[in-house]
Amino acid sequence: MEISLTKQQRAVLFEEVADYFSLLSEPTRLKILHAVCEGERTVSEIVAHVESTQANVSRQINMLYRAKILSRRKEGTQVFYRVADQKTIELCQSVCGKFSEEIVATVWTQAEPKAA
Amino acid sequence: MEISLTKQQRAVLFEEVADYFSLLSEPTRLKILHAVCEGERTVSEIVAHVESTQANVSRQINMLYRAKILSRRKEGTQVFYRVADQKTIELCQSVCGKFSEEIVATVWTQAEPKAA
DNA sequence: ATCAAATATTACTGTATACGCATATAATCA
DNA sequence: TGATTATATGCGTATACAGTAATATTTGAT
Repeated sequence: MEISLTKQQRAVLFEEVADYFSLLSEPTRLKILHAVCEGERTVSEIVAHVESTQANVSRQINMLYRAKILSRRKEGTQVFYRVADQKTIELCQSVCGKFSEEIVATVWTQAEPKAA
Repeated sequence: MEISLTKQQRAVLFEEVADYFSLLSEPTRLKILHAVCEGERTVSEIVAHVESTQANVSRQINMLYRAKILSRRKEGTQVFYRVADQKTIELCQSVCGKFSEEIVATVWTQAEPKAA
C-alpha cells in the first residue's frame, strides 16, 4: 500500500526519525549496542566494555531503554540489558560495514610491531 | 571475509558512524534529502520545500555535500543538488517506514473536515 | 541493623550546533 | 558599470546534551 502523508505528517515523521538517528549519533551509545548485540550483559559488564564512567553509561543505557531499543531484566542487584529492537542492530551493522572498509585498510598501511 | 577490529579501530569506526548518523538527526536535513530524493533540485526549490530560511538550508545542504551524500552542479547563478549516496536515501526510507505506520494510523483517528 | 555492591539520579559544566540576521560572493542582465 | 538574482558565509545567541562528581536507591550478605 502506497501512502501519501500531508506536509504536517511528514514533519512529525521526520522529527521522530531524527530523534531516532540522534540516539545512534553518539559513540558511547554505539559501543553500548555493540556490547549487548551478542547477548544480554549487566551494566557493569557494559561499563567495562565501553570504558566510560558508570554514571554516564547508565544514563546512555537508559536512553536506549526508553526508546525500546534495549530491554531489561533485574536479578538481585544486577540489571541485565539486551537488544529489544534487532532492526536497530542490523542498521548499525550495515552502516558500520559502509565505513569499516577504510578502517580495515589501515591494517595494511600501519606496520604491526607484533603479529595480531 | 570476517574482519576483527582492534578496540582502537572500533573506537574510530564508531566515531565516524556516529558522525554519519548525526547528519541524519536533524529534521531540516531529512527534509532536504526528501526534497532531492527524486531528482536534482536548486537551492531555491529546496528552500521552498523545506520551509526554513535560505541561509540555514544552504548551510545544511553544505553539510550533506561535504559528507558526499549530495553532489552539485552549477548552472549560471543556480546550483543544482542531487543525491550522490543512494544508500543513505534507502536508509532514511527504511527508517521512515519503521515509524510511518503509527503516523498514518492518525489518519484514521483524526476526523478530516474535508476530503483529502 | 549495618555494611557492601550494583545501579540510578541529581546538579553542574563545558562544548557543540541549529538558527536568524546581516553581509559577502558570484553570475546574469540592463 | 550598476542592478538584480542565487547562493554562501561570519557572527551572535540560545538550546541541547555528553560527561563528571556526588549522592540516592535497591538488594543481598553478615
